[in-house]
Amino acid sequence: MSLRHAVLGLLSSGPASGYDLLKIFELSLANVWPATQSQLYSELGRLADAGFVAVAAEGPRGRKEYAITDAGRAELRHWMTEVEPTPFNRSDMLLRVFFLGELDAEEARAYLRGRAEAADRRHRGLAELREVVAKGDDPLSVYGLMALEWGLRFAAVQRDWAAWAERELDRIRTPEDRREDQG
Amino acid sequence: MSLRHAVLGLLSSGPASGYDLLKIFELSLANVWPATQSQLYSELGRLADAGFVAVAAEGPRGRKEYAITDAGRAELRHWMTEVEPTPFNRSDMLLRVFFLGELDAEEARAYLRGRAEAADRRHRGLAELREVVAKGDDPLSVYGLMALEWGLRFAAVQRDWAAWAERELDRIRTPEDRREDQG
DNA sequence: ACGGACATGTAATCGGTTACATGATTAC
DNA sequence: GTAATCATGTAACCGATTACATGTCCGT
Repeated sequence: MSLRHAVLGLLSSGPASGYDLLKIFELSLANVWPATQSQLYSELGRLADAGFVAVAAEGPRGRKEYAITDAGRAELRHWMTEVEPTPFNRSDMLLRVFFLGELDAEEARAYLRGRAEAADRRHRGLAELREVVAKGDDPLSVYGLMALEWGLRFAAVQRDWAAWAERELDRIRTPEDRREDQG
Repeated sequence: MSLRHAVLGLLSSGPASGYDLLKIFELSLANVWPATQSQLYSELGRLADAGFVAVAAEGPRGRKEYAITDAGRAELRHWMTEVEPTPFNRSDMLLRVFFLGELDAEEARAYLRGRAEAADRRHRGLAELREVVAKGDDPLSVYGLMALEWGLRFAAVQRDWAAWAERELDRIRTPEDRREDQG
């Protein structure tokens, strides 16, 4: 139930409409907590019902500008300081690794190589993104850079692990070993 | 929709009942793709409807032993070799980082320190687990060790990143910087 | 005889995704 | 005038979680 807190977090630095929030999600939280338009509007409705946000102003085209309330701020703080982050996530990338034995040696190798390449692409993409973002000095950019650094380190580890695993595959699945297994 | 493939993957090395699968999920896939009992049984029903698995034998207490079919094997291979793994996951740990500016310097520091400690605990837990698992030579253990290695590297990166971020916090939020910000 | 493990199933709820649906304002 | 952007909302569906519900076999 963190979309709620993502919205509260964004509203904590100033009022915004659902439409505004959607843009912010797309450009700064996309890699960390993606949200769709329909999700945002319904969440804003629920947050208003719960008293965590309130409509502060109305504009043209039915625009509703939401502002965080004291209760909302309290909820945000509570979530940030008292609630333990979820320790890990499902990974269909790793799930496939468990079943690598079902593939031919070459297919398995191709899978791991693909992971290394994807991680490398991601690493380069984030490095590029950092150059673009580095100029901003608003809080979201400053802390966004911390998150970005995490992404860079994570991508590097993924890349290096996949390369290691590919070598490991050779160790496990050489014809010699296979013969021993059967013998 | 990967629970389906997790089940197919487990059944690819031999028939099993829902109950059996549940045990395997708990002890070997728990960190990668957790599944609940109710989810497993309904997924087995759907897989049977789709022709990817079939009841191979019935035992005491209504036990139904499922076996993977050729269509199931084909689906598993397709998923492993053709379907691109999802590139990244939501992280409420990183989401909080974006809003660190809403906390006092000390609370923010405590958050990052907590992350470093949690990662360190996890690293030690996995290292211990590796000692236990290292003995098995069944495919699930062999490839499970690859996944475990990933977990170890991931935990190490998380720990080091959190320590880095804590120092970074000092850089950003020293009283000197604050004064400059306002000036 | 009885408790623990074995064994399967259903229902309610929740958060997220996709698609549908509508309309107002602004810049050219 | 008209296209792009601004702006909100609803409905159907899907996968995951939690709780409820039931019954059997085996070892002691």
